[in-house]
Amino acid sequence: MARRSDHTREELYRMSLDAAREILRNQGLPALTARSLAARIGYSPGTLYNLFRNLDDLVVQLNGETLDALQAALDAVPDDGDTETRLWHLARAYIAFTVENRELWNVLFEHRLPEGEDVPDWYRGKLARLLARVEAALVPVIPDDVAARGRATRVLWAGLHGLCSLGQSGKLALVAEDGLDDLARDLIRTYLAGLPGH
Amino acid sequence: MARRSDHTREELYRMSLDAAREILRNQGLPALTARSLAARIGYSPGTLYNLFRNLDDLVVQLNGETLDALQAALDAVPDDGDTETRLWHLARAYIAFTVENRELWNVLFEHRLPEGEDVPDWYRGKLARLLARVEAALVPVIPDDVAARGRATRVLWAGLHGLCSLGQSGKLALVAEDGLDDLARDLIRTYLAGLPGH
DNA sequence: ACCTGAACACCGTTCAAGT
DNA sequence: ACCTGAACACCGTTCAAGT
Repeated sequence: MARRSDHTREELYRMSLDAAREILRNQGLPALTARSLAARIGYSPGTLYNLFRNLDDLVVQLNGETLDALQAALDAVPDDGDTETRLWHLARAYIAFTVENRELWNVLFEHRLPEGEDVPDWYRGKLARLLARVEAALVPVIPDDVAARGRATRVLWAGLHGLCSLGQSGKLALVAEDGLDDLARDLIRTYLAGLPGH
Repeated sequence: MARRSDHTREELYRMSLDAAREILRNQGLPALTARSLAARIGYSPGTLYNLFRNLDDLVVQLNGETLDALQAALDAVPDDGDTETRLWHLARAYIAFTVENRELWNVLFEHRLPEGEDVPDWYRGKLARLLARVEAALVPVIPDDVAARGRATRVLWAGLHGLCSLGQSGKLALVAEDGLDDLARDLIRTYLAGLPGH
């Protein structure tokens, strides 16, 4: 058998990531196998290893695109109102993203690389850019102390992450369904109120 | 072949969970297979299915014991000092637990049951008991409003979880190694300072 | 009643063979 | 140069056969 060149390398790459996303959305992570993915794009499993180092690499690439989509969702949030309002809008957009893209978001944070491997640099860059979006909203309330602003950014980001993570997996003993929104609002409001400049 | 009755059912159950814990500690989740586990306890894979419904069930049972160990770690924290000190000691114990039992803690929160299945009731009970430990420390600062105290408990718990989760997987762009402690302290201090009763 | 081990239907990954 | 599909070394789980 042989080269078919029905598609360019770039097209195959796109088809693979798009197919992977669809499988994740509809059937979850366990259904994402080399064979199911290959079948979906109409090629053999071996072809995937021409495009990606292995399945882990494919998931890392997919996570990169998920981070881009999350960034876009946060960038679509209007930058008006006071700090609490701006942070709240960001949080609401984040929560909405995790609900609408549940599987993708889970894979984003649950996927761990094999022992030795490290998160690639471009991946870290995307994370930093997301954090920067939150940090920007904190400038008015923490204008000078860069270290303190960095801490506040990470605390709020990790707090929101923890709420969504535990909330979605049913490990937070939430009372209502929209309890997540209430808790995120509580976190933002109370934390901001506790900052040194009151 | 046949019954050996070298061990009682209860002994086999214990041996299985202990062996699973050792495999997790030393080789991580991917190494925890029915065959490796069976070999470690000196029985055949089929025997595991006499003790557990399947591997998922085994992990859930193991997670139950991990929750117990976490509870014990938190219960060992002295209950003195003001609220901030008490919460800080709890947080430090929690962080220490996640560092010393990294794999076990990861499995605790990363393991997801298949689509239809739900977290068992006894599991929810253990989670509630952990939350209660945190909530108790908050009584002095939120003595009356039970709903608000419940929110504060969950926000702090989820915040700490998020910090440890992102911190350990290198997805928080931490500056130093002990940055986690600083962030946890920041969360507790600032959040408490922002509570209505100042 | 318990335990075995072969069997089934899968995996991820590699690579000789083909065009 | 690219793609295939068989092959290898694994999985989780079941179950007839044995004591």
